[in-house]
Amino acid sequence: MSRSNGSCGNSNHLHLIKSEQDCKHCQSEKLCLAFGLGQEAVSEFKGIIKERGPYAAGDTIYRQQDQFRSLYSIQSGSIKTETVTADGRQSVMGFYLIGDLLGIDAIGGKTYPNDAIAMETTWVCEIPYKSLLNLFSGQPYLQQQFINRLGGKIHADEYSGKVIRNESATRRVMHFLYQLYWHQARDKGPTSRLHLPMSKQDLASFLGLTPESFSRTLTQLQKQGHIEKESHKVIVLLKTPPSAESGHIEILDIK
Amino acid sequence: MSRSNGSCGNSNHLHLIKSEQDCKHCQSEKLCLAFGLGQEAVSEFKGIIKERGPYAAGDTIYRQQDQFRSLYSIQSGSIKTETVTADGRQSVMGFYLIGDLLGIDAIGGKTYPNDAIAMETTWVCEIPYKSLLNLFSGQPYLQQQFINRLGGKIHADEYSGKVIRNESATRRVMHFLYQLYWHQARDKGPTSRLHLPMSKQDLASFLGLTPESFSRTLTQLQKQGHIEKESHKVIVLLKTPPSAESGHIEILDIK
DNA sequence: CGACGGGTTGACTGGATTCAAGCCACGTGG
DNA sequence: CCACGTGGCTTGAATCCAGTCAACCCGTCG
Repeated sequence: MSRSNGSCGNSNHLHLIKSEQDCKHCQSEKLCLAFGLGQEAVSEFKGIIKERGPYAAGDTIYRQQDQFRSLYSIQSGSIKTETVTADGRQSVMGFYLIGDLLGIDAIGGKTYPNDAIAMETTWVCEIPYKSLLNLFSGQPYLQQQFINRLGGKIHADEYSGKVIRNESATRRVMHFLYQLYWHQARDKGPTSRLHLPMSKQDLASFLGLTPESFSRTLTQLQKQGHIEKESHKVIVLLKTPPSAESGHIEILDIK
Repeated sequence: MSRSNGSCGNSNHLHLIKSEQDCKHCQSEKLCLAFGLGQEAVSEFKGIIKERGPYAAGDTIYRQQDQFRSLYSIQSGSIKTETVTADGRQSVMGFYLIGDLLGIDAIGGKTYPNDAIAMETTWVCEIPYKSLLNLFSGQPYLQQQFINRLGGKIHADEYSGKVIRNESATRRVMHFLYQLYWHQARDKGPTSRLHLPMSKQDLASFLGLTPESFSRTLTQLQKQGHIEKESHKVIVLLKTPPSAESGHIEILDIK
């Protein structure tokens, strides 16, 4: 299947860059699990993590059925997870952007439930899961931050399930774009120019659409004046996005 | 809105049955968070929980926007969570059966993201969240069990999202029935007679279908010889369900 | 150059929705 | 007791949105 193996794409992914972690590729300090910890706690945390990269587009971070040992925090770049459907097609399960925590769907199991594949040049921060658990006894705040992440993910997944179940293709797409807008605004400030790191067919798959339907939907949204397809990977929002209170986005003006 | 207020359905739900918890309504010891803990740890755990019930069908356990303070483990009965869609309809977010942990989608937030409503006579075990967190420092095993639950839920949500996105109505329905089969087999042993605690319209909503489509799908499955509608609330599986390795169910013979 | 894959567009099909009517079990009140 | 109303569920006919199949465009790469 597909190409792989950039600088870091081998399956046992043991390519360690530096022994002392300076998080130099990290563009997401504020989104780090360790953010807000005391000096001592942070260095303890840094003691267990390993910076890994660069992964090139198409490289795998882990594969389905690999032993679950680590979580991965995304320092820069972006990653998709995907798995195979009953009829043998690939289905994109999720996109992970800067600051997101990858691999938490493996918690409680022995192996990862899907493949994780870089969508562009990507640096991650590997967090060995057992070591992380060991830190919790001495660091209740870190523990709580972590559990909050899990809760947030559960909430987000349920919510996106709701969107998929109830909304039309157009609204699903706009919903995704708005989410991307707010995510992007969080670390780079608000811009109406949205950079799409993923291919359109991956995005279609994630939204439960065929590539054809997705393409049509985009052109339709453009005709209606909601977006503009600036380039292959860039979409411009032409109207101010609705605010995202508690992650929920209300779309009113689109059918 | 709908009726409410059975014996325990008032919004502040402070109806405490006993001060010393004997878990006497619990049909799910093996599924309890505290299962496998030592004697001392269990009694510490029992010290923070409160048994609540009985809730009658239609009673609310908590409402959207209520302050998040507790999780609820289901001792007996069943609960649905639901919320309102963009166009003002109710959408069922999830079903919670014996042993399931309710309210975890509120973790990390201030309020519950949806309403929780009993679907039949139901007893729950209220677990004050902060107290639970406090136990973790002294009980790493309990902590781990809890975190494993969260991970399992994330995994399950992602997986059911995959089913909703990729599968036809028929397969979605069969998928749900098989899941119910395995869930039921877990505590009551395997039976092909499935008891549906929820109304068909709730089930339809949960599966992303209209009540009409859902009804048609059932009759279609019956004609094809996969199921039999025994009664209002009971469906019989006519073929041996596929096994559920790691929660994933492979449906092969249905279009 | 030609092959290839990602993406777009068109014509057609089909599965699920919509709108409408009817059925059935249940509770209520005369 | 029955008449009646109600809500959950089912069935039918028409509609529509997204899927399917096919052709085509275009940039990339061998």
